[in-house]
Amino acid sequence: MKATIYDVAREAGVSIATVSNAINGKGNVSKKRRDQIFKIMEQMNYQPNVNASALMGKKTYTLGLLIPDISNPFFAEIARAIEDEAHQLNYSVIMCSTDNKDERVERYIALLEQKNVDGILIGTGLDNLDILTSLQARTIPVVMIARETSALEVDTVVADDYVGGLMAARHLAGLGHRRIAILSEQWKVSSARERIRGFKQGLQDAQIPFDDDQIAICNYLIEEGRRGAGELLGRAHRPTALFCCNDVLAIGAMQEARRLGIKVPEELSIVGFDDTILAAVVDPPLTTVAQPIVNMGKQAFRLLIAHLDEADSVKKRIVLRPELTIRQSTAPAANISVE
Amino acid sequence: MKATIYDVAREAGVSIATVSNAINGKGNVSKKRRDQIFKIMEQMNYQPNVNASALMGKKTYTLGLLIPDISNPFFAEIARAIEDEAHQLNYSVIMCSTDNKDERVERYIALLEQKNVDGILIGTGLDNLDILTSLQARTIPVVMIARETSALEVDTVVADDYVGGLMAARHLAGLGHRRIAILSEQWKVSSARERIRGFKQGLQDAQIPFDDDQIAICNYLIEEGRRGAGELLGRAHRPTALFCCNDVLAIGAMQEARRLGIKVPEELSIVGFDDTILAAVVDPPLTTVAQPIVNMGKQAFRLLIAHLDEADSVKKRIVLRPELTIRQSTAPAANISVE
DNA sequence: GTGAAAGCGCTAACAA
DNA sequence: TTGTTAGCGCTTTCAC
Repeated sequence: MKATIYDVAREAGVSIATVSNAINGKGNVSKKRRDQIFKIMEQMNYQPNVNASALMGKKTYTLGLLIPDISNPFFAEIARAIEDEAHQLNYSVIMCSTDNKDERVERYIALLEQKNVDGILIGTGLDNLDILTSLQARTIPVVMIARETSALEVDTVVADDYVGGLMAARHLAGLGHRRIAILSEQWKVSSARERIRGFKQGLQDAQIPFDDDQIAICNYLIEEGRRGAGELLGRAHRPTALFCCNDVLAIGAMQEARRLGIKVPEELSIVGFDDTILAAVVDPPLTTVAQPIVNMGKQAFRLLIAHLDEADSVKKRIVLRPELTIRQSTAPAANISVE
Repeated sequence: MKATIYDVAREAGVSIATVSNAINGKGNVSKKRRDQIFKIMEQMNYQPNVNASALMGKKTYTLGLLIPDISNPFFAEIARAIEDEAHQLNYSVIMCSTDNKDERVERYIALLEQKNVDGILIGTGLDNLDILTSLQARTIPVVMIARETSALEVDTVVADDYVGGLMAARHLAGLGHRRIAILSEQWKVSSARERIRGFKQGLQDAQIPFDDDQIAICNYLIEEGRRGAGELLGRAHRPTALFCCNDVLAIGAMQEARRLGIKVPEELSIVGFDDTILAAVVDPPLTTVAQPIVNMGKQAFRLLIAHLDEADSVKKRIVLRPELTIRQSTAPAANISVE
């Protein structure tokens, strides 16, 4: 069986209180005792039982991470960033793929509560805000990552979607495109909304006209991207450039363009958003707005930790600047046709 | 504060033992009491504290999952499969990205032990077998998934790599290829070794000669695939087909072929292994040997659970049949050149 | 500097 | 059928 604090105490000829103090650097334990105790712990291969100490109101050193789907590269990369940051401070993270279903969210949260996690990172959409309020009522720290929630006061870290959209528009405008369309995720996804708002602003800045019927709405799936792009590209005066709200949609668009015999980037420029591994792997490599994923993970974790220590600091909202990664799916507009 | 079993007991006017019995369906609690207690639990929003009950030797309902990197699509897909299976039985899974470093493996395992996980799923290479033995000494259940360990007696679930290699060879042979090369992972990766063994057998069955200098060894990285492919394709009498030990390498090979102006599949057929999302997304879509990922996750979890219940059942090794997914990166050999 | 004892939320004998 | 009680492994007063 595993050694307990009692075993160590007995072996060292001291009381468990002294062992506990030695471990936690509390009280006053003489150097001699400390060293002796540590030596014995090593010998016995003693590891304090986190759950037991959690019972006394200490931390469990366990976090929950809610995301739509760990098998989606964007979220997998987020998860890795968080995991690395957490691991440094001895935290473990429990993964919870919600499929964006509130019912799954609730189940997962209930489970996490039972396990007394120290905090929860939420990177999934939350239709039902009651979930958050009840979490806050129970004073379990929450930070949102890569997603926002309008109503509640929650710590949040996101990329600046608006600026990302702006960057994409500037890039396309700079290449001389004037007939541009957008492939968007559901309107209710706030980040998509912001990206498009920024994109439109960018177009406007460049005095490029834009009409909302140039937006196709899709779900977060490659085949949806194909469908949406098909709709847009099938029109009479088809666009020379496409802004897609994420890489997955952009890939769908690339596939559809190929199917239609439209060359990317010669006849159609495509820009994505996220800069996941997928963007680097497709052909041509995708020009895309890169979210600072690693940094987001780091900030989110830090925010959560800060919350554990200082009772309740004022809620922060950290907005990180995205960056345009120019690859080969965009090129100058062939000829600026007079409409 | 969160309600405890005492609160419920007080409210219901019974003892905590009765509440406990009601919850766990133990002892004899009258229907009336049961119902009353459950109603009160609901009212108070009571959730039993898993950690406390774990202290009494019950399960923690938490598992550890060791994989090289959650941001790698193959492992992310494995993780998702396991998570889904686990979630159904109220288990949580802690993700541990090891980067294949033994030092990280050890740290993670120590952490998992402190948290009293019920079991550990290992999908990462293990150079140091002592890790496993010490785990077994502490009687914490382990099952290997998608990786093997020679020495130890451990429950294992893997795809049949040998057969997978065989399938790839048959496919290529059937298309008339005769000059075939291999892009392999490090020799010490046992699955790679098996895949190649199967592949060679397949070639032999088809009476296609093969020499080991047609194998390039790479690490698990796209750029490594490029390098390895470059080496193979730069030779005088270059191969008309390439078998790659995994999708990532295959993608590197595709990129290198493109750089060299070699058309896939017209001038070069490529087959990968794993069938991750990447295979579906590249252009041309990759013909690849699909590992039955979802099923592997399911079996691995079941094996682990079985271990928790029956003290120590005999060690099993479950081998799942892979499947060839034919897409567009393979085509008939242009002309069977006489050498 | 060190230890005795109470208690965290729960389960499991054993009594009643 | 229900309650009393003694832990599980640990932290934390509070004496000594």
